[in-house]
Amino acid sequence: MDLAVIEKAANAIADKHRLSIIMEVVKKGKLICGDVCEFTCLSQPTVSHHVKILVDSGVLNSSKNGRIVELTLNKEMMKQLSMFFLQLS
Amino acid sequence: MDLAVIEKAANAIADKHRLSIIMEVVKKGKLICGDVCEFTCLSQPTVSHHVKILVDSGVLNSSKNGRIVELTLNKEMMKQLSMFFLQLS
DNA sequence: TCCATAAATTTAAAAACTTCAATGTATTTA
DNA sequence: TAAATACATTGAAGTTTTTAAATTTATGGA
Repeated sequence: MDLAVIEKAANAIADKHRLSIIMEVVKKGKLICGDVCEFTCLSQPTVSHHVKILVDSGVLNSSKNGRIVELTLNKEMMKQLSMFFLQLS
Repeated sequence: MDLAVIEKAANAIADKHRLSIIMEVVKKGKLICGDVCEFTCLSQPTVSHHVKILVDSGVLNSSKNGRIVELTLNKEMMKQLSMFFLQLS
């Protein structure tokens, strides 16, 4: 397991707003960026910034449909994280 | 599962030096702060700072033997993290 | 008691992060 | 084609984090 991957994912998760975005994606299955602006009460550029960190780290997947970006959870990354911490426990 | 606990643990893990401290604790079973100064090449105050974050977050346990602080992994926290990510995967 | 050792705290500087207004880009629709 | 929509990027301000020198605290040994 690559520690740089763990570090980057942990960093993405280690923020109140980003963690709430993750949990909302889990709850709804998928989100668009506009949804995130609404339920976080953050500005659109700020949301764009946080979403970028989540996607770059591999925690969230994004796919563009026209001008809409759809966010989903990267379950493969969740599996990797789960296994990493399982090995340490 | 309390998200604030996850956020704090993720924050503790989301640093190159702190992650390497964790992995060294895993490897050796236990460490004292002085060991950490050596293998990280960080100053004693900096190590003290990082260790504090790791212990406060619940990622590491610490116990004081005289003037020596012994650090061990909090396996219960590792289990909690593993379960959290397992539920998301 | 006095000195050495282990770690914590204080303080300050530099780097990184968070945030949003303004602006830019791409795409859809009227 | 022009306007509207969804998101990205830039730039700047404020905040937090990282780091280490200097100092302090606590403990062990001579």
